[in-house]
Amino acid sequence: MQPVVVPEPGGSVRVAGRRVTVGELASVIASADPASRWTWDDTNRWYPALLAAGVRVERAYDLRLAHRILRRSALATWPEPDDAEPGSWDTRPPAPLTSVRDEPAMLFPAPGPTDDVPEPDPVAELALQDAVVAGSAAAGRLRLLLAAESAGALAAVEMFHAGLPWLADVHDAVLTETLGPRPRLGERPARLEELAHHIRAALGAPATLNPDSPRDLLRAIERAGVGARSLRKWELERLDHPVVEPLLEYKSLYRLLTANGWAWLDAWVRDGRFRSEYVVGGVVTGRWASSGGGALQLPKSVRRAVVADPGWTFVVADAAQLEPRVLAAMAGDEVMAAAGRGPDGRGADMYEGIVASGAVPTRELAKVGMLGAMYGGTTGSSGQVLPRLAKAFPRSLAFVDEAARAGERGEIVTTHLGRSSPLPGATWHEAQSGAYQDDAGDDDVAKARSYARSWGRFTRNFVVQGTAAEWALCWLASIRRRLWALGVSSAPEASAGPVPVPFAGRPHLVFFVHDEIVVHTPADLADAVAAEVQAAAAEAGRLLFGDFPVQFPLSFAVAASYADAK
DNA sequence: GAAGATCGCGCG
DNA sequence: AAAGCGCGCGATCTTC
Repeated sequence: MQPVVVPEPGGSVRVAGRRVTVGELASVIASADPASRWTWDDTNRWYPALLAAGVRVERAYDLRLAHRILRRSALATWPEPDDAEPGSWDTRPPAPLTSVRDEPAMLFPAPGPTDDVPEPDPVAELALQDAVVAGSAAAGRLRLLLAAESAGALAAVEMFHAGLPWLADVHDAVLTETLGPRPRLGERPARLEELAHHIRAALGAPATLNPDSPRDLLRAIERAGVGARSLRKWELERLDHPVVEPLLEYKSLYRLLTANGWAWLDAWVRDGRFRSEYVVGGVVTGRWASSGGGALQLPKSVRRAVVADPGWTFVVADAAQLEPRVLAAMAGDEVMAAAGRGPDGRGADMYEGIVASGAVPTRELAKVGMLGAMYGGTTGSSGQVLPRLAKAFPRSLAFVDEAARAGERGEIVTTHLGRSSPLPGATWHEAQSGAYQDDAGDDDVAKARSYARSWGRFTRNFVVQGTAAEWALCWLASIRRRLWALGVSSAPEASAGPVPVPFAGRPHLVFFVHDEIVVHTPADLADAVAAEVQAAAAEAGRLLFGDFPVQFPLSFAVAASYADAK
């Protein structure tokens, strides 16, 4: 059953043959067949209110997200030409989730469209999308991708709803230990003030030198003859000058203060939870982005503050060497896949496996070599081992090279399940045609070449990063379903804590970063959770690559604090 | 003074 | 302009 949620003027909703208020939608869904696939324009628009009412949706179909994929996929033919005027399915952004900065979440926000934009018809859009998918030679892959993307949208809203458990006092202790006590507004923390003195002394600079001003600092560094012409860490590190050590420490602490200091804590943590909005498909490759609080860049130093509720714990899992494994599978490279299985066939460290195959002498070289192959590296040790990798694993290396050449020609590339890359923009094409003008000089040719290579590195990486994101989506979707099936913990304290319905007493996802997940679970269910997460990885591998003998081993940790997970 | 560009660094 | 991908964010600096 695939009911469509159709918004109507005046704020009511037509769904499953009934006309109801938005407030009644939760009870309609709660009493419907749990296998229903609820189809709507935007998961962010409808799902928060359902969760607030305690109603979880098992399956959904997000027309906006699906549209964005289908419209560009090389595996599908969209009826309108590529250069047709973008409609509201292309341009309307997802509804913002209520952030902690804003007013408290309303139980049933009126999810009306902006007044001047007409409401697009979800029934017609669904029919169109179904026809486009059915007409594709790769309909199965596309259906999987659209289902996974939609399941991801559900998981993203659920993670926002549950929040990441966060102890503000632990965070504050971390800050106080490294920076000194919280200073008054506009003042520098004690430790930074101390380092600022050292920096000025080492440069022979006056007390007016402000190390927070890159321009002034660079000028002072030039005057002191340090020998750096930028303030980048990698450049400072190689210099021998007394300013280097205090400056590097200053920059590191300053970063902690500005990115994840007390102001961050005030803005983003409320009632023991960090809530960040995930932006599903927010990255061109299909990876998720985030908005608010920098959730995908949580520095290791503050992860101590991520602490499970009493009686609960975290199961943390990440996919080991996900991208090279995905590459091996997409390329049909049995030799590289075997390197990832190890001698006992049970998921070795893939880089060790590459060493064992005799291709390169050390794990470090295997790693930088594979990264170079997937990113388009040409220099240094990465560039040096590439020929040996190409000889040992010709299929995988040829696969990424072909993706790079397509990009250099200005063509589209496509992931395993059918997400296609964008075309290069006007500047790129101008640079290319510039090289063929009659008056083109060496620099025009060099510029065109440089642009072409750069786009080639993008498309080379796109196929790998994008397919890895598809594996991760399938993994996440499977975990989400399996966790729900585990049911409610019988431990009394599990249901008493701050975890909101519908997840009270139940293991649930609280964090996701590209190839890593964190499940917050009643402690008695941790082993069962780990087993399901493991099974989900195997399921994701089968969904994408069928019987191809590639393995996706996970590294696991069960810990009450995220900081103890690695 | 708002808006946009640039730098630099955190994460994968 | 760090060899080599993808992001978000804050601070400073620049422009209108």
